[in-house]
Formats: sequence, C-alpha cells, structure tokens
Amino acid sequence: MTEGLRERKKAETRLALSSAALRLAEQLGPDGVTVEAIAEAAGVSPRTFFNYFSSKDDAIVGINPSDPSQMLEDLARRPAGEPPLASLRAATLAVAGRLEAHADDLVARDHLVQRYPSLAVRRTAGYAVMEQALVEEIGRRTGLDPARDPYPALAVAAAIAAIRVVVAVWHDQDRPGPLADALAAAFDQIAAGLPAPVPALSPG
Amino acid sequence: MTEGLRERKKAETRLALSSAALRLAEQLGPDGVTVEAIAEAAGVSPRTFFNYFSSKDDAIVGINPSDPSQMLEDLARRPAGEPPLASLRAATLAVAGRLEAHADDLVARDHLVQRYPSLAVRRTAGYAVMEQALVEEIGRRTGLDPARDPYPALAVAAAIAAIRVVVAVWHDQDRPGPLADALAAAFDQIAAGLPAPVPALSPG
DNA sequence: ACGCAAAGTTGCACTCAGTGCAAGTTTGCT
DNA sequence: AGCAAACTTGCACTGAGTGCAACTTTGCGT
Repeated sequence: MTEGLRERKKAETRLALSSAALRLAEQLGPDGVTVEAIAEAAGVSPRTFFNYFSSKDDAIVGINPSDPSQMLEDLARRPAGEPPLASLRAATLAVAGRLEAHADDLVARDHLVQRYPSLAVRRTAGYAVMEQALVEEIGRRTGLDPARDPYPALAVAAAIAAIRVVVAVWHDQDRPGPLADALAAAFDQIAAGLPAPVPALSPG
Repeated sequence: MTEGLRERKKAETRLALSSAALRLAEQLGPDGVTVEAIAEAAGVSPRTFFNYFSSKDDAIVGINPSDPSQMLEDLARRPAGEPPLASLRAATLAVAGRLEAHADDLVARDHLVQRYPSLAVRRTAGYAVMEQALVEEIGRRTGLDPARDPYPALAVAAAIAAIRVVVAVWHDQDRPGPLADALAAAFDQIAAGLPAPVPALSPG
C-alpha cells in the first residue's frame, strides 16, 4: 500500500488547507485572511498549518498549475536532433493538455492573482524553478553553456512567456477553443520572428 | 529650486537606508538583517524606515535597475510606423546604456539576488510593472487588444527576457564588451525566430 | 491484544515585519 | 516671528513564522 491512512489523511489536510485558503482569499482578499482562519476552516491548529505550507501565500496559490518536473520530462523525451524551439513547442503543448484538465481551479486562482498582484510574485517563483531546469536541458541539447550563451535562456523564456500569456488570454475569453491551438499559434509567431501582425479584421 | 533641503535630505536618507540594507544583507543574508539594524545603520528610527520602503526586501533590492517609466518613454518616442520588435529593440538598447552606467551597483545586487532566490521574487515584481505598461503601448501601436491577442505580450516578454538573460550572462562574464552589442545580438536571434545556433566556434 | 517507535499535532513562547495613530520636530513660506 | 505642511518618532497593536517540548495517533512486530 502507499502508507495507507497516514498518507491519505495528510493529502486530505493539505487539500483542505489549500482550498480553504483559496476560498477565503477570494472573499476577503489575501490580507483579509489570517492563517488562524484558514486553519480553523480546515479543522487543524494554526501551528499545523505551517507543517504543510511555509507561508500563507503558498497555501493560497496552492500547487503550481503545471508541475515543473513534468514539463522537464516532456522536454527530455523529445528526440535529440530536434531544433530546440520545436522541442519546447512540443513540451508546451503537452503542458497545455494537463492545464486544460484542471481549468476550473486554474481560473479561480488566475482571477485571484490578477486581482492581487502580491500573489503574482509567489506564482512566478514557481515559473523560475521550472525555467532554470529547462534552460539547463536546452543547454545540454544544444551544447551551449547557459552561463556563457544567452540562447538557451532566450528560447526557454519565449516558451514560458507563451504559456503565461496565452493562458491569460484564453481565460479572459472564457476558453474559446483548445488551449493547444492557441499555444501553437503563438509558437508560430515566435518561430517567424514575431513580425508585426495584421492589425485586425479591419480592411474593407 | 527643486524643494532644496527637504528633498535632498529625503534622497540621502533613502539612499542611506538602501545601501545599508544592501551591505548588511551581503554580510548576513536577507533573513539575518532586521529593519531595526538597517534603520540604526542609516541613523533613523525603525518606524521611519517604513516611510521610505514598504518592506525590508524592497530596501535590499533597492531601486529597480531600470526605472519602468523610463523604458516606457523610450518606447513611446519611437516612430509610429516602426515594426513593434524594432521599437522594443531600440528601447532596450537605450536601457542598456543606463544599466551600464550603474554596473557596479547592479553586480552587487545581482549576486545577492542569485544567492538568495527569495529576493528574486521582489525583483521580478518590478519587471511585471514595466511589462504591463509596455504591453499596453505595443497594443496601442499595433491596434491589438492585449486582452484578446497574445502578440503584444509575447513581443514584450521576449524583449524583457532578452534584458534579463543578457544582463545575467554579461555579469557572469565580467562585462566582456558593450552590453548593447550583446543585446542587439539577442534581438537578432529573436527576429530570426530563435533558430538552433551553431554549437560553438566549431567550423573549420 | 499489547506495547513500542515513528510520525504527526498542538500549545506556548518568542522574534520580527508591518500599520495606524498621535504626538513632536523641522522646513518652507509669508 | 508665526503658521502650515511635511517629516520623524514612539507606542501599541496585529499577525506571520519558528523552535521546542509535550501529547496523540498510526503502523508494526510480537
């Protein structure tokens, strides 16, 4: 078994704390919530809260939308000869699938983060961890030292920006279509060198 | 005059607090420094500290390497017809000049931020503010609504990534040449669609 | 079923960040 | 000199986060 009761209860408590934190923060704003309130809503002591999360904001932002290590695995699975941007594109599309599955949670947290920029800070910390790992993998694949050549970091930054930006727009428009399609379009633009796009459906 | 004595003393106090914070944080780490110690080193009361900075980390990270509003002005000055990426490139090169002037301060803060990732978080918050403003300007210039079309945010993210990444590499290598040259090269890569680069100085 | 050890929870006491308020002090202006 | 605005400061307070030492629960061997 997977440690059974003990492990399951821990997972439950963690989830209870995290969702209580999210719910309360939606109602009262991040500063209107105290750790004491979160702990009470989850049925544990305030002290126990800190056994699960190292800060209040961690609990509100919760688990990262896409686990850093997963995207790294996606990237590592790509064939060695593939151009870096193509590998990143493929890994990103894989992420899109996972994101779409948890879209509702994502939307709630996303709105909260947009309303309270102080939370954005916590969230980007997650991106930074992922970014560092991806940069090293791209460095390995291209034979470039990321500390001496900007290319790996540039490519990864473009990919992460695509996720960040496209997901935000996709939310704003209430998920008009498959997230993967929108991401693919963004990668097309990046691969084309980000040329000025046609303004809109204007001419007539 | 520019408000004379009063304004000057405020600027002095702010600088004294910021540099005391930086110096102490270098020695003891961000968590080893208290606001009380910073205030004492700067010769003011702890309460006064918070009249100048809204958090301890703000004082340590100090003023943003490139004032957000300045880069926005650089961008706004570019001719209207110019392709967005070209405008961003020009604005970025202008930033490079200002950055190079304060290179020493930058290096100190950069090392600190690298050693203590918790500070990175504060620093990116500064980038986020700038990013938002630039995105709106690019949206204006292209006639695209940033909330509906990812292009403006993608282009701006690429530009900011270029600054972030190139400056980091430039520091790591002890400023091998003009920062502007390295940035221009990065923009060349972006405009070319980030193709896989040749591994090194290989061909014969 | 019993008891032991490991893991988890909790209360307590503490440090420190950060805020609001109500003084006091300094500066600029007339 | 005298007034008003700006700035500083002390005080009291809330709340985050940590270390520690009990206490309770769970898992496991006998």
